[in-house]
Amino acid sequence: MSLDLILLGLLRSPASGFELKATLDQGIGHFWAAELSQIYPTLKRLERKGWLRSRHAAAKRGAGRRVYEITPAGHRALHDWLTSGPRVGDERLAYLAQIYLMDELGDLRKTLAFFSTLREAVSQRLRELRQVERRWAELDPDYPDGMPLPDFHVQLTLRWGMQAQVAKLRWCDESMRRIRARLKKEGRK
Amino acid sequence: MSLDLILLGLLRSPASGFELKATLDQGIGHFWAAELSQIYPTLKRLERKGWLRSRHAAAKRGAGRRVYEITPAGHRALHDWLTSGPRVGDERLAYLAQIYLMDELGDLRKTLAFFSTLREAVSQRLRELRQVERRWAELDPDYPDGMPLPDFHVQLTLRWGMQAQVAKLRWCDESMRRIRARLKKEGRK
DNA sequence: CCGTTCATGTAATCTGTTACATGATTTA
DNA sequence: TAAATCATGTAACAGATTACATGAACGG
Repeated sequence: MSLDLILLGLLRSPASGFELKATLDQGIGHFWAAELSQIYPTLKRLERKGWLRSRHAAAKRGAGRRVYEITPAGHRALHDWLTSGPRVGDERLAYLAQIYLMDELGDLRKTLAFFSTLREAVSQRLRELRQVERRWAELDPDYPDGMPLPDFHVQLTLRWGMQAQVAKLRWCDESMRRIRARLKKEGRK
Repeated sequence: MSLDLILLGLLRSPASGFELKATLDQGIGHFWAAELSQIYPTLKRLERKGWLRSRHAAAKRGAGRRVYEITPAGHRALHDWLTSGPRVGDERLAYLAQIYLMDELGDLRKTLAFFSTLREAVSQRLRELRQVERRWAELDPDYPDGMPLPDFHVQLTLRWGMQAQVAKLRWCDESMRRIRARLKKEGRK
């Protein structure tokens, strides 16, 4: 369901499935990814539903493209979704499940190694997000509070991206410190 | 795939599908939920695969239960998963997608209302987690650093739960402050 | 006897991934 | 002429939700 609405939302101006995939990958893809093989059938379904309408167009290269645009009914559906309140409570985080079950290994050094890898991945992601912000700040002298409205909403999610990584880093560090303390105590016994 | 391994991990002692669902809901369900209608077929598949074995047992009430226990092959699979490093990068957060696209509404007061609802949900969740921690601390005088190993791993994920909610609250507050500032500026124009 | 709890499942549907198939155009 | 880019799709499978169906036993 969400992908339907996301595609609708990305169609501020007409675009093809291929272009939508690129747009998705750039920003929104960090919290809702989708493959082309899912996007194409979804667009067709949305057209049958009357939320989109399509026409053929010439491609920059290669064969023709199918360009979609949103219909009034599509606008209404998108509007309803956006005003229906936040969809919370269905986060799936496999790595937390792994930690939850990790006493199975009975070896805190393995837990420590796990956190160390996790920390590196989080840290990498934070660097990427900071670079996005830097590029943005260079292009717009009014960054962050004089930005135009559309960018402002996107920037709110970028801020969350960064703050979430910082919080994860802190948690990793705290956890690793506590694991090391336990290992030391075990060693003394 | 993850649910397979999670069920395996929860089977530290033999249990039925119904019991596994209850265990899941208690702790791990916050980051990986599953319905009974998914659990039952999954258990059957895992038995065919040789990772589990089952036997009939009497139920406390009602008809008989099917009780599962993990096999050596199952243990190896679980072990491999836990030592294969963190599975990161596939978080799906619909509410972030909603915010990302919310300039569609062209009305910051609606964005503000959205954040306000989100903040309330996050705050509620934080209260729940703090209560879990309080109960835990009351039961175990050695909480949090003298806890037995199995509980320690679970507690690491509880800590993340709380810290994540705190970070979200901060982000909500920062966002709401910035939205209000923009609204004031708009009003002056 | 009625509601709740314990207990197991199937069927239909939806959502998402991986692998495969195709082909034109541009650039090196 | 080979690789990269633009472009669209299908098929098979895996993962997950919702709805439906069944039934015993216990507490009030």
